[in-house]
Amino acid sequence: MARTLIKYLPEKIGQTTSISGWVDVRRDHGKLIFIDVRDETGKVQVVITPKAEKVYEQAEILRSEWVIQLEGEVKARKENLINSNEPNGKLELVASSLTVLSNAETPPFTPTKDTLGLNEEARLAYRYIDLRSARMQKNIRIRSEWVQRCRSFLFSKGFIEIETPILTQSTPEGSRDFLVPSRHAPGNFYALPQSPQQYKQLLMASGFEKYFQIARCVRDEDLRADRGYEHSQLDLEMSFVTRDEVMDLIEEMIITVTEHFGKELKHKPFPRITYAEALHTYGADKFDMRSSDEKNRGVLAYAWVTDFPFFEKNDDDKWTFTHNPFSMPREDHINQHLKCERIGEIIAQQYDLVCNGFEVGGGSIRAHRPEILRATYKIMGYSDDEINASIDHMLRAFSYGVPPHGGIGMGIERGVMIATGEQSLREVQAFPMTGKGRVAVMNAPSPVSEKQMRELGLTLRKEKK
RNA sequence: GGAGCCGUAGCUCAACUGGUUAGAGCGCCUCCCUGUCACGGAGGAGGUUGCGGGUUCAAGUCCCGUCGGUUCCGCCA
Repeated sequence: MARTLIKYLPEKIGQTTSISGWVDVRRDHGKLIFIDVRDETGKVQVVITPKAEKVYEQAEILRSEWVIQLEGEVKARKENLINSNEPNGKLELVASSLTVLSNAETPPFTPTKDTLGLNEEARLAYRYIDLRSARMQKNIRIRSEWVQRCRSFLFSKGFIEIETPILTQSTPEGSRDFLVPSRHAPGNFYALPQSPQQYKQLLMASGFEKYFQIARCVRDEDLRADRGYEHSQLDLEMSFVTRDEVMDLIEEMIITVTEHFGKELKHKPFPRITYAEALHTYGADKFDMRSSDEKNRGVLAYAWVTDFPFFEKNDDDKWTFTHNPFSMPREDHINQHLKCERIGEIIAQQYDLVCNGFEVGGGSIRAHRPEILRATYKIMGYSDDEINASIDHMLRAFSYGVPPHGGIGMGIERGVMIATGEQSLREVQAFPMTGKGRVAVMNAPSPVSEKQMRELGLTLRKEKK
């Protein structure tokens, strides 16, 4: 018999059908047993009486979280038996047949209740149970639809989706790399991408004028509630654009997507303020503009921050970039940039998108003229040889004809976390890590065999006695 | 790298200034129950208080170390 999704049972009243799902709750009244069955679309009450002798015997041993299949008639409930708190409260399935597809140990916690207050070690270790809970189901589904709507929007604007490599080159600047040893070149390493930055710029040189991808980005820096080793980034780049054109497009996308989800936006259009104004007004380059009432209502307050200083001094008193070495200086600062003069005053064509106190995106117009990019590295103290070793491939690519271009990367988890009102990234990730980078549902990181180490040209560290 | 908080039953928590046999609710097990929907009733099982050491007549409680979780600073183009 064909399976009916529980959500669609109201259409089947008076008919015999089949449902499959988990035992959510069992209420055993002796001669009368109620089973609430849950599938990914909803819940329904199943009634089992001794009239269906075999089913009744089977139902007596059912426990929470067993996976079962049932056949029976979908009946409208009598007026006095209606449960108005449940979407399917006006009907029930009177079982005529029951198949146990999988029995279940007593779960360490019940996904029938919200799991938010529970011990995170248990939630992460038994993530597959945690994810059964209504809130986690909702968050993961919102994330999926969020991404899908961004995709649809970008396709409608003529973008093409292109995947870039996961095994790529380590870059000395920026954050710490995750490294992957090479078997064919022992002692050499790939790096996992911190972002698709360089590849997407090469795509601009390749004639793909509007690119995007949902890119996995990896950084080996300490974790926080709003930051993990891995995150997904909605990454895009466009040729022949100005800063405002990129910002306008992203703003339209955010408004389209968030309003679909019924979210209230504090400002439309988004305020655009300079870095200097942000520091003066809020004391920070990311800030929360909402009143306490708006916070309670879950309002989203987006704003753009622009005109960041290109460089700042690091601990060694050397100049380093504040956001992105591939950015273009403001037009009126290009001359001093090329001459490496008044470096602290140079403003980058950089824009950050902030929302409710979080940075949710950042991008820039890029330096597509090789001499500007070269000057950036010169300012940071690179010798000609060091520049070539680091970014020769970019300079070379830009020497064969590249359009002016710019783009942005937007953190997907962070955006969904804010939109769902969650306090932690982990609430919108299916399989998050612990704060020290352990994979809770699997044993990672873990040792590898001596054979694997040998193949990679790596030496096992000797155990200390 | 640094700081705070936390770790007691499967889960959530309690145990006053160190003092009987470490308790409760939920869950779990057994029995009873034909209209519940967090069903109800009766009974029961379940603990090396994260781990190691120390102080003390006596440690869940105090001290030291360690492991784990979490939050923040550093860090995160």
